[in-house]
Amino acid sequence: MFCYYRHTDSKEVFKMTDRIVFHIDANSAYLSWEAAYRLQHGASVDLREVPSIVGGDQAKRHGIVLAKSIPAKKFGILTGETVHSAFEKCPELIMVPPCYHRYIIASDSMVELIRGYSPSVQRYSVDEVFLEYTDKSVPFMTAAMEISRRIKNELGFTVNIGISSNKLLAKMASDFTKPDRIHTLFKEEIQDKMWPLPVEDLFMVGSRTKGKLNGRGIFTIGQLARLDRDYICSWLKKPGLLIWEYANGIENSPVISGSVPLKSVGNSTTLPFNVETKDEAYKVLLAISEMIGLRIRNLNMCGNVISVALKNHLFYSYSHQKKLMLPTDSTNNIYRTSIRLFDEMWQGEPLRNFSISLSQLESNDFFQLSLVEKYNKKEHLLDSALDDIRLRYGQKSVYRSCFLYSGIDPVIGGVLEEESYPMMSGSL
DNA sequence: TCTGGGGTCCTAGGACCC
DNA sequence: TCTGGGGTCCTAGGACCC
Repeated sequence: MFCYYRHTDSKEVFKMTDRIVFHIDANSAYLSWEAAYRLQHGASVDLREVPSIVGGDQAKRHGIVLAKSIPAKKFGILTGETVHSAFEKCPELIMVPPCYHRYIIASDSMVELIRGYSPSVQRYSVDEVFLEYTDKSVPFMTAAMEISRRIKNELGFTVNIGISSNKLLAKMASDFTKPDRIHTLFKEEIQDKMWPLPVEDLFMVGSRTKGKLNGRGIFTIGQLARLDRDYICSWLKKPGLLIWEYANGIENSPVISGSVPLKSVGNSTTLPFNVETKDEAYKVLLAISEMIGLRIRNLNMCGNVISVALKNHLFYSYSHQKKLMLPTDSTNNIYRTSIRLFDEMWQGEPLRNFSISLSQLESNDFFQLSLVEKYNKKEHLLDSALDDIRLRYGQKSVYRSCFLYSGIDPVIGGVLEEESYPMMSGSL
């Protein structure tokens, strides 16, 4: 037993030989938040009670399902499938477009409430939070029930809470039956609660790894757990060792309450049509460069490596990257490098997706003082002036004339607010 | 009426240096 | 003529997560 209650006289005491970690996961977050918001603003239907999805984009029935209600799930609708296919399964489906700004607000409120229960709280993603439970005066289950109840009453949506002695097991536990449930998954429960699950339910086993494992007769987490350690290491290398340890409940990363440094900034777009000319492709790359430039300057950072990735009309993807001589935060520099990389790899086939990313980031404090002043003062002044206008009056308040009548947005991509919270990584 | 957009981390091969 | 080995950087691609 790693954790138990003992009744002595009238007092309930619990003794721990291990950590207590909570994983708190908002149930179908985007959809719940959308539903809660709409109810608070006078809507008569609760989206959670009818077949509904969050997804698509401006073009009506284009894009994918980002979140689904439980009634929608009953029609066999899956997260990530095309909106088109979802409507085939359920023609009366209600679809609402995503509103990320709203979700950040909901997410912030959830994190704020949870912070009241521990000094050590990690926002793992927009809808997931880890909490290291250290309060010896209140049993963890009492605290979990209170958090769950308060989020429901005060914020208007439900969560699943997983409880264990490490982050991995807590996360696996929160994924058991939903919604509005609290589950434990302590070490001694692994065999009963986790090992019978299909191997793809394990964190970090995606479709490719599932295929490889199934190909060798491994279908459950338990089967993976019982493999020989050296065998899985030599077969699937480091990721293999990782999932083998996860299958055995081995994981000991800390709950990180601070922010972790951003490693890269990127934007991408999938167009609803094929891009067939270099001229059009350049415009898309410029529009993306504008957004990355704006974001990186807004962060007071600059980056050393620019990479461009393309997907052709068959959705086959490939990429090229370039390490720069000097770090940059200039829109023009990002754009010029991007089109050079584009020219290197484009064979003339129709394209559907464009993505640019800036990585090997560093603070631009030193850079700004020492280099940019001499190097590209004019460009820098222009960028700053445009940033001010766009941040104040909106992204499309000012744009380059080449976009007029082009059918291409002058600035592509999102994520301007709230760059500050850490992104999750595969190793938890 | 086909396919989002934001990230992180790992690997393998080649170049280059000592 | 024989043909070392380690370390680091750069690049392309792949896998995974929400």
